[in-house]
Amino acid sequence: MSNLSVVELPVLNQPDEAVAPCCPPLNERPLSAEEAERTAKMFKALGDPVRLRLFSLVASHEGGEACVCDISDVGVSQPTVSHHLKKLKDAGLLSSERRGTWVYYRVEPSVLAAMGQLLTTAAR
Amino acid sequence: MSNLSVVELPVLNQPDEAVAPCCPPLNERPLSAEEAERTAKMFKALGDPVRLRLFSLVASHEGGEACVCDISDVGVSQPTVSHHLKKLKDAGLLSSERRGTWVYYRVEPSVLAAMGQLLTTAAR
DNA sequence: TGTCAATATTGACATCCATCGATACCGCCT
DNA sequence: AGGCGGTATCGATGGATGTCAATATTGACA
Repeated sequence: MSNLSVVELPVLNQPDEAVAPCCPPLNERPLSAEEAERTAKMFKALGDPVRLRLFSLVASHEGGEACVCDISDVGVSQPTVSHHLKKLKDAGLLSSERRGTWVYYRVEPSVLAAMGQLLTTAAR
Repeated sequence: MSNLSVVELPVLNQPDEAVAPCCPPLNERPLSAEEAERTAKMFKALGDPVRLRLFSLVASHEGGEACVCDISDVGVSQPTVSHHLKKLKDAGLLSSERRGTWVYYRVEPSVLAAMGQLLTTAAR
């Protein structure tokens, strides 16, 4: 075990079935059923207009972070906003943190980058 | 009706509100409701495991093109495969062409690239 | 401790959607 | 023309999902 710098684990640290190397580029080889299952979840999370707007609101907020109160004006009720934020979180695209009365959501850059590469690499 | 090659339309060329610049990067500014509506359709198209596999099968096939007969083995019935391919086509991610008995689907690289940039830019 | 504001959860409901079998359409071949 | 293989469409069905009102939870503050 020489100098394998054990590495600072990159932000997301679920032990197994984690997020970072979610899959090869879409044109490298056919996705297996399991890979497709995992990856489709992320795309599906962005596949709803309200969720996409919420995500964009968080991502475009300063510091890639926003309080729920800052982004709740998307034309649906408060429970619905909460429900969608939960789904984005479950998909691994957002993380949340409570600070006093407010809850802040922030984007998970590594996951996003992985999804992006899935597509841009496939686009050549 | 001579051989008036009426011009090879460059695949994506709609003057405005077309496909290519479907939206700003997700972190540049909040998406409008209409932008979100349009963009979510594409993500939703990739948000199903079977469709994602079909897409990957086409994308990873030589020339980014495949006959339906080449990619029909994803564990669902033939009508279901056809249905999913239609959805991918409607979302602008695939195009199709009949050649004799067979129908060939191919990836639409520009749309894919646009989606990729939506994400990779947002990931910084 | 009690109240209030912010967020999450629950339960109900309507709509959407993935799936299938049956069938129609389309080209090729004899 | 008729048959046949490949693909698309139709209609039905069960399950997933977006939405809301009502309610619970959480933390701040008087």
